[in-house]
Amino acid sequence: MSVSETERNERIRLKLAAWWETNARDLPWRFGRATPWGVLVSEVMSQQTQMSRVVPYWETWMRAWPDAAALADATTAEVITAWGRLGYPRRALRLQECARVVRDRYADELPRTYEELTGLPGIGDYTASAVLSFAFGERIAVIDTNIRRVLARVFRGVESLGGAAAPAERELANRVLPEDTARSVTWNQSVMELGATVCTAKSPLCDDCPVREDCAFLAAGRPGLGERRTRPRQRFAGTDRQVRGLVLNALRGLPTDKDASAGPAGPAGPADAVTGTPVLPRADVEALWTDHIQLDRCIASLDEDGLIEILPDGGVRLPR
DNA sequence: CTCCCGACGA
DNA sequence: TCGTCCGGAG
Repeated sequence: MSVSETERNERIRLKLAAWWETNARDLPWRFGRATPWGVLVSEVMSQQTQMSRVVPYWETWMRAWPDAAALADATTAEVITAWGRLGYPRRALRLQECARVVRDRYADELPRTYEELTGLPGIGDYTASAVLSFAFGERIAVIDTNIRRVLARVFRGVESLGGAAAPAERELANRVLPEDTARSVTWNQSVMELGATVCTAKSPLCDDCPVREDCAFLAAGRPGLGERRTRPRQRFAGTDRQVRGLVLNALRGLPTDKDASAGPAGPAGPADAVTGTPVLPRADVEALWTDHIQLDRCIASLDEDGLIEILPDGGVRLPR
C-alpha cells in the first residue's frame, strides 16, 4: 500500500468514525448493552430482514429467553410463534438448534473462533464475522451486501456485482480494515451503517455522505448506478413461500391453553389429547389455499423442515 | 416492481 | 454456483 493510499484510507476512516458517533442508529443490542448471545440473535434476525422490523421482536425474544440455555429449553411451538412475521421461519428453528449446541457443547458460552461459530446451525460467514467483530471485539473483516457495495464504490468507483464475494472483494476488505482492533470494529459498523442508511443501492444520498470528497464512485459520475448487483429475487405472490407463510400464520393464530385460562374465554380449538398443542383441522387447512396440489406440497415441505407436524387425520400443528 | 446487515442444500 | 426460503416498506 502506497503512502498516499494509506493516508487516504486514514482520512476516510476518521470521517466515518466521526459520522458513526453522531449518526449510528440506537439499536438495543449496540453500545455494549447486549451479551454476545444477544448480538448473535440480532444478527440472525437481521438476515434478509430490515432492522426496524427486528427491534421489537428482539426485545420480546430476549426477555423471554435471555441466553442460549433458556432458548434451548423452550418448545419449538413457542419459538415459531415468537418468531412471528419476521419471515424465513427456518431461521428460528436453526437458532434454537444453535442454542442447544451452545448449551450442550460449549457450556452455554458462545465460542469465539470463526471455525466454531460457522459450525453452528444457521451461522454462516457473515454472521460469524459480525459476532466476532461486534460481540467479541475481534479484528476481522465483515463482508455483507452493504459493505461490499460501499467498498466497491468508495475505493474502486464501481457497483459491486452479484453472486458470492469474489476473492478480490475480500482482499480489498482486508486491505482497508484498520490495523487497530478497536478501530476495526468501528470501521465495520460504520461502513455497514453507511450502506444501510446513506450509500443505499438504488438512490444513495451522496449529498449527506461523510466521505463524498473521497469517493471514487461519485468522482466517476456514479457509473451504472442502481445496476442490479444481486441475483433477481424470487417473486412472492403465488409461490410456495406465500402458501407456507399462510399455513404457519394460521397455526400461530390458534388459541393456546394459556389464552383460555388467562383471558376472556376464547374458543379453545381442537387440541391433541396428549400434548395440548392446538390443532388446525384439515378442513381449515384446505380453506387457506384453493390449489390443493400446491397446498399439500407446502404442508409436506413444512413437515420436512420440522416447522409443523401432520396428524393422521390431515390436521396440522406446531411441533413441541 | 426492488430492496433489505444470508444460510443452506442440491 | 444456483434455487429456495418470508414479509413489509419504498
